Order: sequence, then structure tokens, then C-alpha cells
Amino acid sequence: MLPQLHSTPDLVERVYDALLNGICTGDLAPGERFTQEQLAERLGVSRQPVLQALLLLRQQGLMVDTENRRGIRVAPLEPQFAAGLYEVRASLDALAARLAASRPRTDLKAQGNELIRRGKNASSEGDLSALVSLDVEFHQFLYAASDNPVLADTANLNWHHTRRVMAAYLRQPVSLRQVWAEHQAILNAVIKGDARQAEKLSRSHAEQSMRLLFASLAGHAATSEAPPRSITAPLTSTGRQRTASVPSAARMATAQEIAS
Amino acid sequence: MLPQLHSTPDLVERVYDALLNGICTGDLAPGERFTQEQLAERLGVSRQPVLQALLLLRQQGLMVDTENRRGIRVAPLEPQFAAGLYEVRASLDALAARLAASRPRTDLKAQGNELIRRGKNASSEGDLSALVSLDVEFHQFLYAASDNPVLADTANLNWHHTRRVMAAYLRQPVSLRQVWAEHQAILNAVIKGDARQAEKLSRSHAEQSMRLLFASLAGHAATSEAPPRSITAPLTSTGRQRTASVPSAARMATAQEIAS
DNA sequence: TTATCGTATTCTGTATACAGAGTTTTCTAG
DNA sequence: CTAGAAAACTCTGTATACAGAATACGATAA
Repeated sequence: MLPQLHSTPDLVERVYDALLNGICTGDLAPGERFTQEQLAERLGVSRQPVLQALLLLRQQGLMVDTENRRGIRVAPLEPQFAAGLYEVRASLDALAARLAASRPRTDLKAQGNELIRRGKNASSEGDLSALVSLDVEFHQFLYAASDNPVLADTANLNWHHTRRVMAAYLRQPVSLRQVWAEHQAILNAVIKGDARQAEKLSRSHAEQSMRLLFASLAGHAATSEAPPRSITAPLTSTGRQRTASVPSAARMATAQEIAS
Repeated sequence: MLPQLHSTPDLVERVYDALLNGICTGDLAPGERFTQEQLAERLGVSRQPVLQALLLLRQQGLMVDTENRRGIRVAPLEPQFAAGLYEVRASLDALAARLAASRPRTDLKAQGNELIRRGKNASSEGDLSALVSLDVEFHQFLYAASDNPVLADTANLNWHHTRRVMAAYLRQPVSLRQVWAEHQAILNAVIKGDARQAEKLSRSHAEQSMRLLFASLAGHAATSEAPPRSITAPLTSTGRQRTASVPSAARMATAQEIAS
């Protein structure tokens, strides 16, 4: 009898993922208010999974209750918060690089180089969203290589915020080749097993990323909020559905649209 | 019109706190299986808040689904996990100390010294559970002093696990005066504004704590699992109650009790 | 006895029902 | 018209109802 993989529809997780993704990409702009019912209807589920997903998102600081406790909204994104985030990240990345370098692993080289190849590729094409994904992927790769699950979990939680920050602030394609050159250097140090060097490079990379980010932030006026592009598809649930028919066009209406 | 503090019974939070506390103190031993209904009945609430609290606890790695997805149990506590935990903590604490030292604050001295006084006091009395609390409190104090909310949140999440580890492994009162002498040294460096020194001391304190812990662990046989002392009171809910009467004696029965 | 199928049981996740807290709206007295 | 009470509305959190999935049990055939 095999372990029997579970085929869970798991609506909570799907709602969570949908909202998380919306927040991180900036499709769900901070500001507008949602009720649980609205979200539930858009996603084609009942209020219950939404309630639970919101519990998680609140706990991670991605959503906040509205003043009167009526409705919820995406947490605003303050530059000061981003600064704190990068301070933490610098420490965790430094640790990850050090650990990764001090645990010899044979399979790192191929996998790491492949990631870097793709990163440099996306970089020359100026594909911003691909770059964000690859950046996340590269750093997760390092966390995994550190072989410390606590570190991986801790860092990954913060990366949700980091993704948000990048998507929100990194409007113009800044000098991103530099980023991937630094990744390359870190990887090399890790592969060589030079823990000291890997740690140092990793820390300065995080700090450099923050500087880059804030330079980019200074570039466009603080008033020009991230223009939400916005689509959130209804979940194509295989599980039980509520009886009420769901409007087929489940686009998330944005303030911009309504205004125009 | 004042901000009007909400008087929320908030059952989810209370269930969460009750379970978290049980896990961290070791009253809820890893191993025995619970169903949502059992927990709900013991705490005098419906299954719904329990379900939601478990969502959080699962997400934080404190509880795990049982193999068959029937019931849930407290996540086992592996020494290897603890090692990873302390590696992360060393990094975060070092950062916290550095930041705290580099942001001059006048009110740190009095508050910090008071904590240390209480810590040394509890230390000489050998009050283990008070010592754990005070340890947590001292480190949270440093996180707060770092003035980086991301760091505080990140570190606090991990401290749940740390509390668990300490309660589970720190059976005999090891040389705890040493711990508070180190705290003292860290605080002094922070107050003096010596960031470099504060960072160094903080890192080595975390590493030292881990060594102490593992020494303690080696002391008693790995087989002697933490003896669960175990009581979890039913929530004295002010909100709506389920109609079914709750057994007044809501002690959590342990495997030990049943066996004897 | 042991393998195999069907049935009962358990337990979960999701949907729906309900009650309370805060808000807005409506109505009435001045 | 305006201040204030009261009714209606919104929205949340909790309880209950329901359906599906996995296991345990039990009967039947070899």
C-alpha cells in the first residue's frame, strides 16, 4: 500500500495563494477595502476559507483590519518597513551563505549556474517580473543549500514582503546585471567552500540591493503609487461549489477603473 | 469619540494562546493525538475556533497533521531542529544588539537593569519556569530596542520554538548565573553604544546558550522524555457558549496517567 | 484460518445559519 | 431645519449542518 498522495482541493490554501500573489505582485493595491464576502464571491468559495486565509495573511502582516473592523485591506507598504526588512535579510542571507559554503555539496554547482544563466538572460531582456521570480528562486536555493530548515522558513516568510517591495518600487529596470554578477560571486564562494567570503559577499549583496531599491524609489515620485494591473481569476475548484452561480467575469475592480 | 477599544472575546486567539502555551511549557507532549472535537470540548468552544488556531500552529510548525490526516499532534522536537534554531537566533540576536547599540535610547538602562536584577534573582532561586520567561523577556526587550519591527516579529516567531526547547531540555538547573552575566555584558555594551562589541557578545551568548542546552540534553538520557505536568483549563468565555455542558474537570489526560 | 469486499465509523474541511457590535439611515420632537 | 433616538443595515466571528475521504470492522468465500 503506497503512501497515497492526498488529492486535496484545500480551498484555504488556494485562497491564500491567490491573495498572497495578488499582494506580492501589486495587483491588489493597498488602500481599497474588501469584505470577506466580496473576496469569497470573486474567488467562488464560501466565506469560511476566506476567513481562514485572512487569518494567515493578517498574522504575516500582509493585510490589516480596517479601522472599524469592517472589512480588511492590504497593508500599506512603508519605505521604513522595507529598510527593516533588508536589514534582517542581510543577516539571514549572510548566515545562509556561510552555512552553505561550509557544508560541501556536489550538486550545487550545476543547479546554481543554471539559475544564474537564466537570471542573466532575463536581465538582458529586461523582464521585470521574471527577474523578481528568479531572484526569489536563487535566494531560496541558497537557503535550501544551507540545510537549515528553520532558516529557510524564516527567510521565506520575509521574502513575501520582499517580493512586494520589489514589485512596488522596482519600476524602471535598474542596473540588474550587477545583481546577477553578485549572485555569481556568492555562488562561486559557496562552491569553493569559502565560508567567510560567501558570508561577506552575501551580506553586502543584500545591502547593495537595498541601496538599489531606494535609489529606484527616489527616482519616481513617492506620489506615483504602483498602478495596479489587476486580475484575480476565480478558483477553478474541483471540490464542492456553492450553489449560487458565480459571475464569470471575476476581475478585481480597481480604484483607477472606477474613477475613469 | 475615543478610539473605542474593542472588547473582543476572540476565541481563536484564546485557543491559540492556550495551545501555544501548552506546547511551549511542555504540558502538551508531542506524541498523543488530538481531534479538533476533543480540543474544542476541553476548551469549551466549538470546533471552528480550534480549526483556525490549528491552522496557525501548523503553519508555524508547532503542530503536525497525523499521518492519515485524522487528528493532529504536537510536532516532535528534534535536537537537530534546535541546532538550526539557535543558528538563526545567533544571527538575529547579533543584529538586534548591533542595532540597539547604534540607536541611542535613554530609557534602556533602567528597564534593562531591572530585568537583569529579576533574572539574577530567579537564577539564585532556581525557579526554572520564571527563568525561561525572563530570558524571553530580556531578548524581546533587545528586539524592541533595535527598533526594527520586522526583526522583532521574525525573532519572536522563533522564540516560540526556543521556549519549547528550553522547557523540554533544560531539566536540571544548569549554570544559569553565567547566562545572566552574559546578558549583563550585552546590555552594558548596548548602553555604551558599542555596536561591534554588543553584536559580538550577543552572538557568542546565543552560541553559548546552545552549548549549554546540548550539554544539559546529554546529561539526561534521550529516552527520558519530558514528563508532561499538564493542565489546560477551559476558557472562561464571556461570549456565546455552546449549549452542551462542558465537563468541569478539563484536565488533559496524559499517556502516563492512563498507563498507571 | 486468511483474503476481499462492502458497510459503519471517524474526522476533516466547507457551507450555511445565527447573534452581536458598530454604523448608517430614518424618523420624530423641538 | 436640526438634535437625538430608534430602526435597519453591514459585517464580523462563532456555532451548527453537511458531504467526502480514509480507516476500521465484519461478513463471506476460498
